[in-house]
Amino acid sequence: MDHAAPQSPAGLSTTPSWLLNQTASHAARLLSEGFAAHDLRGYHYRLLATLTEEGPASQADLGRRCGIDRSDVVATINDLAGRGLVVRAPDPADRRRNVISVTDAGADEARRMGVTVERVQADLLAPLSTDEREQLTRLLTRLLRHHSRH
Amino acid sequence: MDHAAPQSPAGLSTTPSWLLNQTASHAARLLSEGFAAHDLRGYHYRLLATLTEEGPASQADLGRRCGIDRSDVVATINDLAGRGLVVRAPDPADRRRNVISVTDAGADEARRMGVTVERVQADLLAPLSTDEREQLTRLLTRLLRHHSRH
DNA sequence: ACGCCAACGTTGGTGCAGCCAACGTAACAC
DNA sequence: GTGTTACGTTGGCTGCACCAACGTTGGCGT
Repeated sequence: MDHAAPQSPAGLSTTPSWLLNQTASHAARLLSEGFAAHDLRGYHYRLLATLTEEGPASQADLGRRCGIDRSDVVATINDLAGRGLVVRAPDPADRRRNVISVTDAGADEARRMGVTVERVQADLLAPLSTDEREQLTRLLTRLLRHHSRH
Repeated sequence: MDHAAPQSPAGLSTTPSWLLNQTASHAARLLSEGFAAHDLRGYHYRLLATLTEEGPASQADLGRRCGIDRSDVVATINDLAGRGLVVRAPDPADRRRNVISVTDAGADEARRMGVTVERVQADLLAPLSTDEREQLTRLLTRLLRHHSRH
């Protein structure tokens, strides 16, 4: 018995930033639900995925690569380390740094979360053809790259 | 493929939900900065814009149309009313409802914020041609419409 | 060798957005 | 009349993004 909720007023619904915000919000919700099954959140996945892809790194490096603030990296790594998914070790070559490495359990979890993410992507992009998905990816990538050089 | 870009790991940077999240985040930041000049936030704009576009409405209706929770509508309308941008009046036809209307000052502010939003859109979409902007809008709209019927 | 500055990890705090539970009141269905 | 739904409101919680400050450490210029 849902009201035929006429979502989003005409003026807003044609605004790209509105569309971006809404779709991203939707994607984030789907991802969040998927991550909940792993009892983890977005930050955890970003760090874990980056570590498994690119190998051990310092916290500052991780933050830079994932777009996560250094202070938030600390808390998230604390959490991941507490679950035994990563290991924090001092860098012998630079005593300011910690070297973060994934454990075997962490690699497993990353793989499992990767599956979840794949499923969410498929769900999210269901109404789009392969060509259209590439179009979307290309357009968003160009926007990001343009704005990433502050 | 593995063109190791300094930003965002390869596996993530090809993930549509990641791209959506990052671009939306960027757009939100730009909008937030723009709104700051008006000493207002996103919720204020959504409600104000919806009201000026579609006329007076109840709070619950506004919330449904803007995708804002009822409780958040309360606080935002409180704020807007406190600034004299909207008026909250009891609905004589249904005493559960409040009818929210924009004042002249509110309409002015909405117009000014609209200009700000336009500027942000232009900034955001700068690297895209007119055709590409339409493509993006079309793709996002289809995604949203597909997922809006829950 | 020294001093200065930059980078690192860490603590603590801010703000916005989204969401949910609960309450009292009012409208509506039966 | 009774029960159910909708409304406005209060209060709270989570996630994401961001900032300021501090002590420690490394690197650099002189």
